[in-house]
Amino acid sequence: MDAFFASVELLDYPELRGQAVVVGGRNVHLPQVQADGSRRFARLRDYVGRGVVTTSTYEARAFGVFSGMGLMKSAALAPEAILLPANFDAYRDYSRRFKAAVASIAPQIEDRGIDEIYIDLSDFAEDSLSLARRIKQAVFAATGLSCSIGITPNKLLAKICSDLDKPDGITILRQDEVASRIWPLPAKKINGIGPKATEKLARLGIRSIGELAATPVDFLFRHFGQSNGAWMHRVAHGIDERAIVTASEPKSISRESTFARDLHARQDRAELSEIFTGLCLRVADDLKRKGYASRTIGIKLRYSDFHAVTRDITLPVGISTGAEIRKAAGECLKRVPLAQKIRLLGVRAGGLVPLNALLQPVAAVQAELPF
DNA sequence: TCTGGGGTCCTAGGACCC
DNA sequence: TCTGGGGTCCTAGGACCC
Repeated sequence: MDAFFASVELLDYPELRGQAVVVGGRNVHLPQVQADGSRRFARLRDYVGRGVVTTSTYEARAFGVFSGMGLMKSAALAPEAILLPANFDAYRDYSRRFKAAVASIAPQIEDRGIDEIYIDLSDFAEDSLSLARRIKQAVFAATGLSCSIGITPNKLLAKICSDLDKPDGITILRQDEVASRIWPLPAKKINGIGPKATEKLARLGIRSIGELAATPVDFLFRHFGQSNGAWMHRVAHGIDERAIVTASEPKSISRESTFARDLHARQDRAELSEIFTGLCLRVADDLKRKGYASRTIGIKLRYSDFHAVTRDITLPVGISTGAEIRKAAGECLKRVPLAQKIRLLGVRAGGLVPLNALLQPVAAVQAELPF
């Protein structure tokens, strides 16, 4: 989906179309309706706090304002940009709508988060361009939103191509076009090559995907390890055999919070304790709602210098109540240094055990056994 | 003007077992 | 006396993605 959160907001505020708009922040107030019926919006320059950009419109991106950037920094680049608070319930609703619209045409869908999917179109005889147009029309009819599509032989190339003609684009690529159309792109366009790998590649004199493809695989082994080096070599040649994964179970559920100001374990004990318990209760609530117990409870702290540590503990049996989680997380907390001030606290439940599996009748379990 | 929140996957060392 | 080769589980950290 194109600039998904911002585009959903523009459905409510059509007068902002064409403007630099940013979604994000905390305690950002909703637009105020004036006496004349017009709406007064918050501006980026008025923001104070630790929030980041969640999504920016293409007009805001032209100022250099992108997802993940601190709002204070963004304000220096685009002080007049409109700032809207995030409304995740609405985004989840539109997410369900666009996915249902696609599923009505092609049901083999892999969920890649709130605004992205892979679709297996292998069995469609229809030509790619008309298929892409049909999917885009279905998405627009269901949401009023535009998306960008890449149709290619595999997921790796589809991900790259979906980004080549944003917004509202269609890119179709055959395997024999990898050299001409993919090799000129920077290596970081590959899903899985992030900031660290990009930096390391650059130090080795490798910037484009083509340069990566031309690098002897032995050289990649030496610098990135056997597994990672082999993977880099394959993806640079446009090779990706991964199937579409249409169903999956969650591996972990977590909640975390960055404080408005850094807190100290002693001076701010009561406040921290309340936040900590609150996080445990939210995790418990999430577990209950989704129907899981957890065998591994973990915590995360981020100190004022931004350095983060984690601790976890594995229990003999799965737990799910707030009190149990609070107790296990409390044990983890004892093993962490608390001299420095803290800016973030998180609680995580891993080792998830589906509760419906526990409630499964014995006969049903036996039916799955080979004998 | 310092950097959100929710995830997944990988690595690596140590404990422990056969 | 100086020592194997598998394997799994647990823990911590880090890269990366949406």
